[in-house]
Amino acid sequence: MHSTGVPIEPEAMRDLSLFEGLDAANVETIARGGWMVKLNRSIRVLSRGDHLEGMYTVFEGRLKLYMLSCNGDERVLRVLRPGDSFGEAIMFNAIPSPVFVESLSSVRLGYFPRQIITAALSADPEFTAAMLRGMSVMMRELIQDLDTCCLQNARQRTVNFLLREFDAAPPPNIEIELPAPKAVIASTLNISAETFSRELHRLQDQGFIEINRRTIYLRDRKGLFDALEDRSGARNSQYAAG
Amino acid sequence: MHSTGVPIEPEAMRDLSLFEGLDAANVETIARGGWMVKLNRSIRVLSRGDHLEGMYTVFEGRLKLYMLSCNGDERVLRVLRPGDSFGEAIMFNAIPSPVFVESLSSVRLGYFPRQIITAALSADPEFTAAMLRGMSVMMRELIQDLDTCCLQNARQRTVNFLLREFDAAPPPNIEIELPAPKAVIASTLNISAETFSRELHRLQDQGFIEINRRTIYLRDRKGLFDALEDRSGARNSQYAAG
DNA sequence: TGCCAGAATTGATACATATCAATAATTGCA
DNA sequence: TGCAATTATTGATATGTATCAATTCTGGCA
Repeated sequence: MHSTGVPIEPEAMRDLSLFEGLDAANVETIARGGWMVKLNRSIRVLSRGDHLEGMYTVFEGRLKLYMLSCNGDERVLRVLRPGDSFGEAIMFNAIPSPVFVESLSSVRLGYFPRQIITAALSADPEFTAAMLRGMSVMMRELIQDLDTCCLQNARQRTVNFLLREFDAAPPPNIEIELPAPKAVIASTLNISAETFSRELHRLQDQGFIEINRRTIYLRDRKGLFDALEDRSGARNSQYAAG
Repeated sequence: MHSTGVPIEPEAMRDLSLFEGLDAANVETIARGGWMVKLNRSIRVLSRGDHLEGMYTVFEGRLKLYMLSCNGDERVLRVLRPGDSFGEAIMFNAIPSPVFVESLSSVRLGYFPRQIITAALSADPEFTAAMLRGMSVMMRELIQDLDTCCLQNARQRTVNFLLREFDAAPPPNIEIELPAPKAVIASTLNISAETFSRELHRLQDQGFIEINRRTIYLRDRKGLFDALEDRSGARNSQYAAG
């Protein structure tokens, strides 16, 4: 796949949660077994149907992980940032990739062949635990996505997205910078760019937020939160649990 | 949680892919560390917000794994059958459950405390591999669900579901028995029971399948397959990859 | 400084599918 | 055997959101 590439400095791996808690010797073994890949913007790293004999971690830059329908319609599942990894599921299960991955900026990735990973797993229960934890997090996020996608209307998705971003912002948590163009964000939320724009401006008209290009200010946290209560998205209630 | 319960016979674990390939001694250790739980129909095993100090495998019966919106609307993610397991992600990641699980029939479940699992993971790389493979499969299925949910219309979802079920059926792969009431299946596909019924009957009218209560016969595989080509579900095309 | 391409907004319209409602079929149980 | 409760079907209608189309805004660059 990437037959060439510069070696990885073990120090660079410190920040990755996957390798946290491992002793230095193990980290070094893994680092020596993998290599660094540098790519420009708009390069496709992984396509649907690809097989992968290893996994990637993101050291620097952003990528989008997305699906395409047979009509060519795109749905961005996730914007990958430094510390994230991808390809584990394909590697462990030896199945063709169900998703595409493409760089949104220039990126530096670590690539680790399967043998290196499986060797490290047998050598270090800590690593196994970290790997399982990492995959658990991804599963939880996927379920969250499914929840967003199936049980919430456009307004709730928008509000939820904003609340999460504000929570993740540096204190005092009242200003965020959108991590990508609005159309990419909209795709992540599985709504059209137009609908996203309309919802955003409706929230602004109600005085909950203020929009300035790609920056958004929180003006009324409670108001924004209460906007989730919009009851207009009821579905599938015929099979209420019981 | 389940303070009482009968022990598990190691032989019962043979059929579970999770324990396949393990040597007898390991299987026995795991079996002795867990116990069998028997439940009647309509019992909730797991609720959103629950913490779990172990994981479950299904020996017998069916359960539904589902989410609830704030309005009480239900979305079934998956019908769990013998050989499936659940709770790993919650256990490994020590997070509250994002989903509910409830029995659809009387069931027999195996419950394995976290310590037993982690001990087995350090003891046996085979087991680690099986566990990671299992979680990879789940991730792939979740992505598949997201794909179905976001990029396909009601007709395509119905056809995809049928094709998958026919593929999984015993040869000659022309007869399936729906694993749950139609409304539960519909929820899994994220369409209303009414729409599911309509699509099914439309496929019957076109001569591709034949419906007899909960049994469905395949009459024209090619016709059914071609029904996927329905171009009427285009969305979000403004951000085509490139 | 001004032009141009990409990004964002805004309004009008279309459409897939949910919802409501009524009925029919089936199953289980007394 | 028949009644009650589920489960499934079918038609009429409502609605959320996509799509189309036309501007407007913005930042980069010559």
